[in-house]
Amino acid sequence: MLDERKLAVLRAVVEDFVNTNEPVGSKALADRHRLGVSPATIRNDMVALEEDGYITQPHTSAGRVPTDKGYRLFVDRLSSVKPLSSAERRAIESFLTGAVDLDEIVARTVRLLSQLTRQVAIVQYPSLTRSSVQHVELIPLGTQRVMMVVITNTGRVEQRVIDGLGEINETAVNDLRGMLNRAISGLYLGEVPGAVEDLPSQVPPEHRHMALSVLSVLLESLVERHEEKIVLAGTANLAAVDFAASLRDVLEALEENMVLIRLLGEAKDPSMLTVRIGAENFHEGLRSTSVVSADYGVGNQSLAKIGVVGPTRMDYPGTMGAVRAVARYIGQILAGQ
Amino acid sequence: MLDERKLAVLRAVVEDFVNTNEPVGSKALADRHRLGVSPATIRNDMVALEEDGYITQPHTSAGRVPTDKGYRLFVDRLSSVKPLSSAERRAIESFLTGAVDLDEIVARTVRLLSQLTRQVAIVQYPSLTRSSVQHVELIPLGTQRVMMVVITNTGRVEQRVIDGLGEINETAVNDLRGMLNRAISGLYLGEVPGAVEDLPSQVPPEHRHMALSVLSVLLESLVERHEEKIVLAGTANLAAVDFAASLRDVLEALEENMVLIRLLGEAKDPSMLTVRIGAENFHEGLRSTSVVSADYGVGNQSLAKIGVVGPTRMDYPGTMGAVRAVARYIGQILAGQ
DNA sequence: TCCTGGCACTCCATGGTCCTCAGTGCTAAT
DNA sequence: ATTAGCACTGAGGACCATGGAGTGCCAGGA
Repeated sequence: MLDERKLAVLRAVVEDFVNTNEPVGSKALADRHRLGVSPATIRNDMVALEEDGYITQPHTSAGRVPTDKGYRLFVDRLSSVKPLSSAERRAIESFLTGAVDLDEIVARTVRLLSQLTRQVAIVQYPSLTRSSVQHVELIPLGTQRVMMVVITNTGRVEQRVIDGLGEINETAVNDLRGMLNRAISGLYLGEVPGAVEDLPSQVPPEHRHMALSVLSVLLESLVERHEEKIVLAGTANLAAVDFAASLRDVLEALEENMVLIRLLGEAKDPSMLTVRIGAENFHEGLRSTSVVSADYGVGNQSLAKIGVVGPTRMDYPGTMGAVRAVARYIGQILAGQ
Repeated sequence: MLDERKLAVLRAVVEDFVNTNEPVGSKALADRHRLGVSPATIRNDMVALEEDGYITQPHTSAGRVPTDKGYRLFVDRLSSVKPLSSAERRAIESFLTGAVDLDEIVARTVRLLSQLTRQVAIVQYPSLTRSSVQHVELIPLGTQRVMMVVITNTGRVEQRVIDGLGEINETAVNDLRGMLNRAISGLYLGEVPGAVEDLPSQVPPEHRHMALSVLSVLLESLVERHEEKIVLAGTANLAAVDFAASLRDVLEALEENMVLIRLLGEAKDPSMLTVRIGAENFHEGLRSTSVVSADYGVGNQSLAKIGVVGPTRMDYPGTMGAVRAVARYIGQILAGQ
């Protein structure tokens, strides 16, 4: 049904349309690409491609435009990830070296990715649930409150002030800190609830109230409410695009953290590039955008995701190359820390 | 030169233009506002206002549009800050209560402000330089590294990993922590450098290297590199506006943290509402936007600023009311913490 | 059987013309 | 000083003609 030449035509249509943003006709194709056949033949192929739903006409007597299905086929079978130029690779290195802490790594990464792709970049902080506890610190603040600081092996630091403990006994705090660290340091956050279950019973009754308060905040902040921090950059790049849906809808969607999390979260294949095209995205406002995302992590442990949001009419090979490269570099940097 | 009636005409022009986004003519003015004179008289006044540069015509035979100078006069003399409706006030309360930490307060505030004004909201974290040290914590991480956590009275927490200390001696860390807290807790960050000057000499020589490393990181992260954290929300509201400058330029400017900081920083009058209109903004891309900003703080100590960015054609009284109200509420919440 | 040149057809985009209408400036009268 | 009246202006919308890119189809050729 879809012989080699038809696929070549589809590829040419996608490439030309991405370049020019104008419906592409049979003549233009025959001129620009060495397909070795006449426009008439191309027209016949186009009819077949249109019948199968890979391309469409905005109106009679106009050229063809790829559909979501067409882009999908292009991404799956007709293109390969484009490796970065050496200039781009140097840009990555100079951009990411010299970051002093996780916040800065993430901030720089997201800017880098948006500049490389000229689109909107999204970077997720290393997931809490896939991190392990490195240290728990309890810091008395005055005589009534305690600040809890949890440091993970991925560099994330979560802090929370705990209130309503009554008068604080410093040695009790020290004891609790010691017990907590012995119980949970080194564990994955998902294992924490089980590990602290019988901790209260080991605390002398007069301090059990404090221990319970601290534990409940710990569990709440780390496990139940495992908020995923997300940063994005490059929204200005959207202004250049003219969306089928209104720009406002896209911007609104991008401001919803939950939407972004799901957007990245729906990757099918762990540790691989994922591309979601147009209506494949669950969100109304993102029907005319595509999302390219990838896992990053240390070794083969995936920590979180990064991604790029742009118009369905995007340079998939280039974008995929940039996302993959940045994901690898960020993994290296985290490993080196 | 500018008698009462001319001012009334200017006010009416501004109000109508803000509402309709269309040049306003003498007849429409006479109809909608009870100026008590005929369109012809209004026309004469308009000529005078135009000669003085308060309004302008997009082209002959069109209505008038306020200039930056016109908006300026309107803000300074012809309008008053509009108090919030009770519904809005309730919205603020329900929005801001229940925030557990500073991050959440700031995140909620910026969303709230953007929703109230339907524009882009900017919120600055409480400035480090105007905060005081509540506690410094040193946490050994493994045997080679120490994490330093600085907690300020405004709820900001800065953390940094310190490397290259060689083998760590736990009691030495404890001693240093004690000395540090005795030396600087309670001080404003600006006073920290002076207060730690002669600290190294009090440390036993074998641990002096560690002390120096810790101090240098402390000074660098808090004082020299006093980065101002800024958050913004509501960029989607820009999509509804048609800017003279391109939307892209505006979005780009808003992604530059340094620009935002200057934008808020240029307030003339502390603890008051500041309005910068159009070309009064230093930044090219923001020539067709206005910025309404205000200080917030606890008591009469100003901690940082919040603001709103929108088209010069904005509802100044309403926006100013919202900014002022939110600034006050955030001050109360911080005071209550 | 597949490809190609030729041809009639279809619409969009472009640009010109005309007309309407909101709004102006000016003048003369109150 | 204010107003009614009036001629004038220019943007924007409706209308129409035209050019051209692109199509579908068919008949002839490899």
